[in-house]
Amino acid sequence: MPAPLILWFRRDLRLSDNPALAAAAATGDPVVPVFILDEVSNGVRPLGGASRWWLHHSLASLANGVSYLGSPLVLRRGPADAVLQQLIEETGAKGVFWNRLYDAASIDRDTRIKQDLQGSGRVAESFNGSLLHEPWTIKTKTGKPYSVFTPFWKAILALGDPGATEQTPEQMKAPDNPVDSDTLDDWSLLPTNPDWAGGLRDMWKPGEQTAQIQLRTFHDTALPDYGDGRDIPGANGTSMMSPHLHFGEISPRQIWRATRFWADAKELSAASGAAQAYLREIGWREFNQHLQFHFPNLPAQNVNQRFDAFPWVDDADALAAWQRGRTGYPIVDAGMRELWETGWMHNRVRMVVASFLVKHLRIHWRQGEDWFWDTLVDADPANNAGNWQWVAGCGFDAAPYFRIFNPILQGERFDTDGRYVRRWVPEIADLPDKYLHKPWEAPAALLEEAGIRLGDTYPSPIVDHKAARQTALDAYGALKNAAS
DNA sequence: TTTTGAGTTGTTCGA
DNA sequence: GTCGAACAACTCAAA
Repeated sequence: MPAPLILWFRRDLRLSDNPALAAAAATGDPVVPVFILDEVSNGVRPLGGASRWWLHHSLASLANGVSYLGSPLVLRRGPADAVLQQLIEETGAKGVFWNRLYDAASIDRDTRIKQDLQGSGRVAESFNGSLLHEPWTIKTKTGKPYSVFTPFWKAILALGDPGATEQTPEQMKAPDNPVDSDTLDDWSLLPTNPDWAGGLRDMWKPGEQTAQIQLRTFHDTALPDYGDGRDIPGANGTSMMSPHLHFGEISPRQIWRATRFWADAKELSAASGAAQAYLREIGWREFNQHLQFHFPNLPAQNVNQRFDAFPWVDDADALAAWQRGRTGYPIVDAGMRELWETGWMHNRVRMVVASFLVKHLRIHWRQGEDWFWDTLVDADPANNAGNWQWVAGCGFDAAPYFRIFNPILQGERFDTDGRYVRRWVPEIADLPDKYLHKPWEAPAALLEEAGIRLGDTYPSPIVDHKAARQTALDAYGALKNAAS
């Protein structure tokens, strides 16, 4: 029997359109599919709690699919290079196939692994399984990476279809001898004592099949009205693809193809517009992934280094109030509680809560990024850091410093009927719409009627919007003047 | 090289 | 209630 190949799954937990899987299966050689829980290699950031929950279920789903193809999934834990070496010794494998990652720590590690493999006469092949295009192929006319989104996206659109998706192989040969595997339970990825994952279980079903179903559901329900609907947090107007994309349960090429196909079938210009608007959001993911490749320090360092001098406020109480959804601003609190409960937050509200942290509270964006990293099921190093830097004003193509979201107006504009706030902040649900987003302005009689005692049953605002806005403008303004 | 047009998501003020 | 201007220049990307 020929020597097997190792198929190394990372953040590509799917069978369809998986280039490394397709290539490994196509060799006709036996394949050892493996997932390595690597929390110890240099620079690897430990997974957040919500991500660990998702990973457990996504791996369970992947294991089913891989077994069905014919070769069971092997689970191992430890530094990836040593684990792979060990597996090669056990199985006599002639090489390793994988799909690429683009964060600095993964690139360092994978480059070293590839060199070691090739140095010892083995095969090491990597593929693009998570981007429309490889980051090094999208360049300006002068050969530099794009740092502004719109021209970046135009350049991608000019390339047309990002390419065919891979066929799912019908089978994968197993090695002669079974390979030892950890069990998922060995890894204790799920929370116990306490089990806080009830809200996640209610909302999500990780795995490739669900990702495909969810995409179709989105096409059939929310996409036609995406232009407006995606901004209403109380409605199901967004695609909910983010965690599936992060773990590679679906590829952006599949989303591109299916969305284009959907729009063509409709033969309506409105459908085409909606499809373009949605793919543009996929474009922002692509943009952040490319930026992370070109600027490895994105997660740690201000892109605009003038911000290194910004007088961030160190306030543990304010940070905790923000984290727990007790700021006294209903739209902010609703978002933070949705995040805590479900591991996800509506995009519109992410902007509001992020702006509130870095501008109203002037707390460093990295403290917000840390919290999101731990609580989001879609936590992604590139998207998370890129978007936080964008809100803070120090990132690529960033929001101007004077753009400060008004949490009252945002609530009134995008949660007009109060459905979102009433769901997540039930203690003020009986307030009429008029005061729902600013309970402190409600007449005393109304508050009493609604069973609300501000500062007791629901917090008073921890900062005054107008004053906090002015302080932020002054601080950002000073930064500009000091540096120029 | 110089010039030119353009740039995710907002808020406030005053007419 | 609605509308336009100001916010602040600055940098990018392409011609």
